[in-house]
Amino acid sequence: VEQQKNTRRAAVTISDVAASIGVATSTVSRALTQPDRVSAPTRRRVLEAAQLLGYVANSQARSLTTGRTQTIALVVPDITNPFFFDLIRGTQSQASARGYRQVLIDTQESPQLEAAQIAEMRNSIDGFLLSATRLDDDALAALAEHQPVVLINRESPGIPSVIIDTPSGMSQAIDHLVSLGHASVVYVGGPATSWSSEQRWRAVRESADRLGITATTIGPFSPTIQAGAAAADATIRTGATACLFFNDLLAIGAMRRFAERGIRVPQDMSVVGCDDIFGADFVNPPLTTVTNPIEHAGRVAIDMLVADLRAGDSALTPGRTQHVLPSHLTIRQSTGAVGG
Amino acid sequence: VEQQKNTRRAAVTISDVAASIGVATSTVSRALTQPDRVSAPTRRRVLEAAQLLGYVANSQARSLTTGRTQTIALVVPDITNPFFFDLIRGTQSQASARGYRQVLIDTQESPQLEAAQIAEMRNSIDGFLLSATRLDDDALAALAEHQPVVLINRESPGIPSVIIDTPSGMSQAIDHLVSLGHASVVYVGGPATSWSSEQRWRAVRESADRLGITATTIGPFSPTIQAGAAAADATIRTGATACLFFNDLLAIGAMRRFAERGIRVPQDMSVVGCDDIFGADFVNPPLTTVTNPIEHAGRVAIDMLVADLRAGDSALTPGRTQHVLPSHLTIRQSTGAVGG
DNA sequence: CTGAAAGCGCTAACAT
DNA sequence: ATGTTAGCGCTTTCAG
Repeated sequence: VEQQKNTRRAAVTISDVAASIGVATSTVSRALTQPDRVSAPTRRRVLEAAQLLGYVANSQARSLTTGRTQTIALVVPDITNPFFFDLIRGTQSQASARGYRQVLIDTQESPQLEAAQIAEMRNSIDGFLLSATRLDDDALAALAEHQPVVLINRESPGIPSVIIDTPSGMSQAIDHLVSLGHASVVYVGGPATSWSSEQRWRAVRESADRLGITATTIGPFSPTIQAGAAAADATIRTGATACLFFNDLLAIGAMRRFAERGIRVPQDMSVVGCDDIFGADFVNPPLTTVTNPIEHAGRVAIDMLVADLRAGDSALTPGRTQHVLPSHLTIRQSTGAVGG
Repeated sequence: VEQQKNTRRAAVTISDVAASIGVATSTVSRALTQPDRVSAPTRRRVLEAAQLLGYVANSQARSLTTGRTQTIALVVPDITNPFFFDLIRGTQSQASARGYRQVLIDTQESPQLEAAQIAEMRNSIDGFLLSATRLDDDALAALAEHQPVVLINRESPGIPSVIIDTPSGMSQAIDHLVSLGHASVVYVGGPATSWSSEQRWRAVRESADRLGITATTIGPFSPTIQAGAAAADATIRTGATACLFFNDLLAIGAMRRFAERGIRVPQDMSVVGCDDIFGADFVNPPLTTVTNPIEHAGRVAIDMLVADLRAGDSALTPGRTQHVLPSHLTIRQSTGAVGG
């Protein structure tokens, strides 16, 4: 009767360990979390007993007293997008290296859902990583007031962020296209609410102006392969000889559509992607794209957030910092001289 | 002095809500979690007050009393592998639909790390989803004794699992190759400890035997694009006219190597992948592959686990079930008639 | 139907 | 250096 059918057996607690060696629970707690606050022999005995009994700390109980959960939330607009997998990879490994768990929140591109989910999780999460957030500055400011937040690829006053300098990669792309003789390019924009898409278009426009070529923009488009077909058709209509896409997914989808319509890449149309996601190098033709250090951005963001969390502990002002990561153009075979 | 510098303001608790309308905390608790155990008017007042004060339940505190965390762990051997992206996508969305959070555990292909991480998290997790686990049957049995577990693509006595019937897809692939005139094929194996790789090779061998063609196997290889080059070279040495790979990553890496060595796909060599991951359709040439419903497997696995968890609540015996999901061959351009 | 009170496992003052 | 004690926020008997 003491062992229930279907239930995990009762976990061993700190008081089991304490009882087994005749010390107070607080001593066990200290031996485990602040080793230099107990004597060496005691520490050894506690550790041995804990090991022997198979003690594992109950993190809920710990959180309840400390107020910290050792959990970070990564908030992404669309878990379907391979871009975010590189990010998840980076944050996951760095979080785990820093002793934090990571939970994933998929907001499905909805600002409302994003706000609601964040609110709902706010007291089980030490801090939030917001990637390509669809929240506006006011909402972000309100959130950051109560929660440690780090933004990824989004700038907002007073909130720490890690930004990939994609505009610089975009400039390189324009230089590249101009050197190939292109005089009219089109930027195919991403989601209307995307801060990044704005930035990229601005970089394209400014570089084009500087070099004296024509740049226009079309969109918004959903940042997916599926949307690439419509984007391709719209691109063709502009008469441009080269196109730069908000991201690789759009570019890949567009290239497929170009092929269907008999438009040769790069002979008839040069195509530049953005991000350099998995697959960009083996699509046909291999995609010239702006390589973004996404995984690295994830690692840096975790480190910034962790630094903030620690600063919070010691009541220091968290650095309102911004990290900018370089981006560069990777030239493959989807771009070529104008007129082939 | 009442507002600390850098700290999120104290969250509103159940007793704030209770005090605000002059009821006991237990009443608030009931109104929130067992609505039919309070009178309608009380329920309404509680809900209104909670709404007004912005009350959000503290899930740690709740877990401490209930013993449930509403969190599921998805354990994968290598978060880098796009196969697991699809899985993560499926489990994430289904878990969230079922009211569970999901945390990701990356075991980096190490059985030791896998066991250690699972042990460490066991009392903050309601149940585990183990995908392509590297644990042996004994370890799995020991784990499943204390924790609800569902296996993905792995069979082990007495443990519920969701299996993709890849062998059937493999048979289809052999049929396909034989119909194209191939008489000698090679199966390029995955990791040595992979249960799936065993199954796939067996299916290849049996189908080949049945149809009277020669099948050999080489490996093990790491299931990555990088390992594909060595796999390609080893494949060439076998003299086979067609090769089937443990997964798409190996196949994609191998195709690249074939191209480098001037071996034309499919004229000189037919290539079959497995999984149909992101990119399989736009690699050059588009990859003939065994399409596995990975995302769907993730959803099913979550549902099985959740069913188990609920059964645990009511002390029912959890069904020791196994779900088998169909797999099929998707023919693209990487396979062709022997001799081109 | 509602309130009072105990306690989940742990940490953090406060004593000693 | 260690023990005692008081909670963290919530659910859950147990009374009424």
